[in-house]
Amino acid sequence: MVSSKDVAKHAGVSQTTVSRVLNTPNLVKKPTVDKVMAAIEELHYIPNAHARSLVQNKTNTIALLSGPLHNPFFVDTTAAIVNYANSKGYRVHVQFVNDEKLNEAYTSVVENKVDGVVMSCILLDDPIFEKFEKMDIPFITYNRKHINNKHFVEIDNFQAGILSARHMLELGHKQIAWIGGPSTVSTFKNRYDGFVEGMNTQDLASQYVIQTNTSKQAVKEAFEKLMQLPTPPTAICAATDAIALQTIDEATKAGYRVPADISVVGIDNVDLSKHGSIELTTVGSISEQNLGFLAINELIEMIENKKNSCVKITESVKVFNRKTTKAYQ
Amino acid sequence: MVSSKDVAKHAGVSQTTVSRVLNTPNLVKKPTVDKVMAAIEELHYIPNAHARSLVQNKTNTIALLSGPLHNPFFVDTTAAIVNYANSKGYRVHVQFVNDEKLNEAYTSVVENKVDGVVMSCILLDDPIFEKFEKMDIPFITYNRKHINNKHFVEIDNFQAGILSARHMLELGHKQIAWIGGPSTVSTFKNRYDGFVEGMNTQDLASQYVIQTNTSKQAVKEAFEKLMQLPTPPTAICAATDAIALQTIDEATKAGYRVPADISVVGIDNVDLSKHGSIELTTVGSISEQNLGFLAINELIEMIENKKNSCVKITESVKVFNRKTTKAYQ
DNA sequence: TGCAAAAATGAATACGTAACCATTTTGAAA
DNA sequence: TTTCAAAATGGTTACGTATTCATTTTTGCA
Repeated sequence: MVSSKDVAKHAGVSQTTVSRVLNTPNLVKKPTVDKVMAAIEELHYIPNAHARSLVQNKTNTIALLSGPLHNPFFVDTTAAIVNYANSKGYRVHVQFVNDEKLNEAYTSVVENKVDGVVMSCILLDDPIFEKFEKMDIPFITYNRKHINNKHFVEIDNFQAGILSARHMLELGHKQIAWIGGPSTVSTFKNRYDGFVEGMNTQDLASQYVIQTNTSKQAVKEAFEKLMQLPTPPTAICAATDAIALQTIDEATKAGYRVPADISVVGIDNVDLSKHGSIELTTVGSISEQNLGFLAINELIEMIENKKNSCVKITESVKVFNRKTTKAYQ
Repeated sequence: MVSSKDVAKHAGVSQTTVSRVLNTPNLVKKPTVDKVMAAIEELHYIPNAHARSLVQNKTNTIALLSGPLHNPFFVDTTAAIVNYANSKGYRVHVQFVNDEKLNEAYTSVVENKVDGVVMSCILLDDPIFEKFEKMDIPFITYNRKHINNKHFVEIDNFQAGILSARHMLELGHKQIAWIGGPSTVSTFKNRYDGFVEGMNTQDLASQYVIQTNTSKQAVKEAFEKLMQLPTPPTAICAATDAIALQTIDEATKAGYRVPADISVVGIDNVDLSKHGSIELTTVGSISEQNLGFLAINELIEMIENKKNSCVKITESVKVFNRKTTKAYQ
């Protein structure tokens, strides 16, 4: 492999000068720059990023610890994060992490001395949070947050839960179900709390509330359980668009029509929800930019300006009224 | 930052021994191992991957140059590639590349001395191919290929085009349109050639054939152009599921019903096509595993076993008959 | 023309690890 | 015990770059 020493020899200068040509060319005489650049071209020299990282203690690399891509929310955010980071000159280590594997992800992050971490997959009181905090590397969470988080970007999950419930109530539904996820996750906890707040007490029944692990299988079972009830729900509030879409998939395949037989509303307003074949009614951020984009923006700001102040962004939400809910009759 | 020298000092051994404890512990006496491990624990030492890469000339990193995630095909393949690579101990640099930015991607790959490259975004006769080839790093393409490719994984695109055309013919359609992409891309070229092969000459009319750049806007315009024809098509064969889904989205929003008013078939059989609200009829691989998975498997094989023989995998295809096509009447 | 200041260049070193080679310690056979 | 091979450990170096400090060359001005 061709190194800066090879270039130096070829151009008849020192390795130091080669380095200067690439980093501080204004300190080098024009003819020397030309000589060196010619050698670089000729030898197809490209600097070794690892050697540079070693001496500069800066890698131009960001770690993205995302949720799984079968959740369309993470499709949107991953695309936004990777593209923005790349446009700013950062490479992105992507991992699709489940809660158990967070420790491996942590090791990988430290080993590779990334300049920053943007992550979603963390529990409200995950003990690993402290390790990330102590790393002394800028990091930010999006969507989910930890109780002690100083840097996060989220939507107003509590309000989203309220709007979800109210939407169904306003449509005249009485049997309104909730399919959510574990309350160890900030998103699910706050959205559910909002849902409870938004419901009328007489309409809120425990048999209509199901906490799943958000897997395809679990959502399927949740839906079946609900529909086997003596008086099955006429409306389902899903904690996320991913759950809503799973639910609609199951419902459709079980012969129900959405929204004729059952109304479904999600939360997140993922891109896919706008598709003409889906037209998912959902609650989502008022802002055009997705949470991943906001998070990577803040993270790069933190990295480059070394600012250490808290970043706590909570986006306002509204209902996007599309075609998976209708009035109860 | 805590280095192996710090650990060595703390444990009262040499740095060499610390390195051995981590890499070849069987060469170290048990009590010494324990002493060193204790020091590692105590200091929270994690080796610096860049320093290791520098001396070993191996980074345990793979570069993924994928197409954009708004194409569901790349959602499936990205998930498969990242997850499998991680499970094998490789980190993955992800980039969503368009054809113009391939040069930047190349530089990034060389700078970072990745162990291998898995990519989709290449043109049939892209001159950059030679540079990748000369890199002397294992690399493999999936989906698309270059004319000189020695390592690729694809579906039988020609046969897919044939099956797509035949499917519509068998349903009795006469006005059958093609919405594809630029023929500078192997996938589009071969699928279109297959489509032509599968059609009856009297049913193949040039006004029904449109090459787009596969952008949302371009597909929209293509669909509108087709439907403004004196005798608009009753069936559309889309070169990819992404185009098919875009087409259906446009059609739905323009007031057409699919398949009642117009039949649409895709190619790729992406996961999303199975969704109950979509049920896209499509042509796809007989095998369960997606192309990304096959590619990353082969790539890691190439990296670890240094095998250099050609890998040219072309998966057989079949029609997945779902609900976006129906008989012409 | 001479001289100081500025500009340009080079030599040596550090970053943190693995690997190579040298040295010491151990243990088993004679 | 003595001997010697095997096991265990340590000292030194290389990887490729940026940086620090030293040296040489050039420039501007008296």
